[in-house]
Amino acid sequence: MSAASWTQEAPALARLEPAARASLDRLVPMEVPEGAVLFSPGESVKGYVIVLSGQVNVCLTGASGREMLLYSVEPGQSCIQSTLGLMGNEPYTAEAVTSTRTRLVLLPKTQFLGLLDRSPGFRTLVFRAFSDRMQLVMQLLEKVAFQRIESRLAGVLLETAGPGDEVAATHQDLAARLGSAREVVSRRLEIWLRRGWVSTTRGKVVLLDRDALERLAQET
Amino acid sequence: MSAASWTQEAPALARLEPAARASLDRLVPMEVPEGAVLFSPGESVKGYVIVLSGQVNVCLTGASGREMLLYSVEPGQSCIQSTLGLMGNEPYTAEAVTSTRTRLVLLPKTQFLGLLDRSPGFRTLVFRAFSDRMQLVMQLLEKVAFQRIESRLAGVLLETAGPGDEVAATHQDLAARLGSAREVVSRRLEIWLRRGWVSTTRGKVVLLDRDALERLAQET
DNA sequence: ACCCAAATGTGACTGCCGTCACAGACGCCG
DNA sequence: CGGCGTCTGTGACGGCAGTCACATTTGGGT
Repeated sequence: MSAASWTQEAPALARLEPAARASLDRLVPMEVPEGAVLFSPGESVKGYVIVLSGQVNVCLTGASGREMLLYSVEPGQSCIQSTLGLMGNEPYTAEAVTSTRTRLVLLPKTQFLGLLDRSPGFRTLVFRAFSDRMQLVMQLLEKVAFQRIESRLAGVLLETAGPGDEVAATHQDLAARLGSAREVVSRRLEIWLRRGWVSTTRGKVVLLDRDALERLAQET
Repeated sequence: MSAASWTQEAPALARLEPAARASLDRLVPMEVPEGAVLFSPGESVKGYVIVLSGQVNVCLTGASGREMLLYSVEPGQSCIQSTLGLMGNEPYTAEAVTSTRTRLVLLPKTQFLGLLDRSPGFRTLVFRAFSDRMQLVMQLLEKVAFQRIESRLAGVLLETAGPGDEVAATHQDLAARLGSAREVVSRRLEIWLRRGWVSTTRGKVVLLDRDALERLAQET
């Protein structure tokens, strides 16, 4: 709400040097609706994205239109994808779409680079974000390369489960997350349903036996 | 050879600020034999690795011992993997092995962080290396998720081909690069052999029809 | 209460890929 | 020139996963 100092909203940013925070606070957060495309493959870079509230999904699109989630940017995090264009020179491979109404800050290239130069705190922030994403992406790669869909689905359910062990997602959503097809997810869930590991209703999956799913997810 | 100033050997480093170069030059490059394991999954971090000559392969190992190459670190490049541990705190997922006798510099954590703080040039360097790797890994992920082994094999052959369009690698090597099995590679090559796209001898593949392979590699 | 779009259930099928199991073939090294 | 380890050719097979084509259900909207 208060446009005065949005950096206070993000815990990670609140600990920055005053000068850096002041610099950031001069920017005005923007609201984007659900489903907004922040960038798509091959596009040029607008700036460094910091998410204040909402969620941004970064995903790859493959042949036949199948999609796969690379990672989500949660409030307080930044979208590393944008950095690639700012540092290296190559365009994006991925696409970023807001999954809900989202409030975010777009940090222009020059200011971004300036802060990197002058603010050790900002530097650490960006670096850490970068490392974490890299780590995540590599773990994902490992799973995609060596795990069965079954295991990965179990993992996704466990990760996504909110309070009450509920996952609010359609089979299609889950499939998109895995880079797989809807039917595959449906069938798997059906099997687990019969085993009493989950229960399903339209647009929702409830985890009944976390242990069983965890065992599956661990599976080599 | 001259231990005096190894930073001159690496073009990227030669352009650093004198102070940063001096700091780096105090380190002594080390020689490691072929097959040396620089780090393995779960290990703690020794430092930031800069390769002067030779080659380091960073790869994932999956169930049943199948391996997949993440990327190779060539002379003048640095191993980002090490940064993950320096910035974030999580241990490695991957394993790094020298594929030939390799000369490299191991930059201790404190010095690494110090340089990051004080040398804009070094910062840029690290950042760029980071971005590039990230980009590469994501492209790899896309391929692994959406491309057929066939296409990826074609791609690997084209990338790896040296002068004379020759690839010096056994089928096993190629399979390890793809995270696949030897027989799969053998069969694919055999088909291409019959089509006159490649010719093969023990430990070597010669590309006869780059266009055909490129078409395959492009294939969604 | 009704309607319709979206979500889900299911059968049938295809094909790639990984695995096991050998049989040759090659080439280096004594 | 012999032998042995490494590399390569091949057959057989199993199974997961992706695709197509529908039928069916569901729940929100009016």
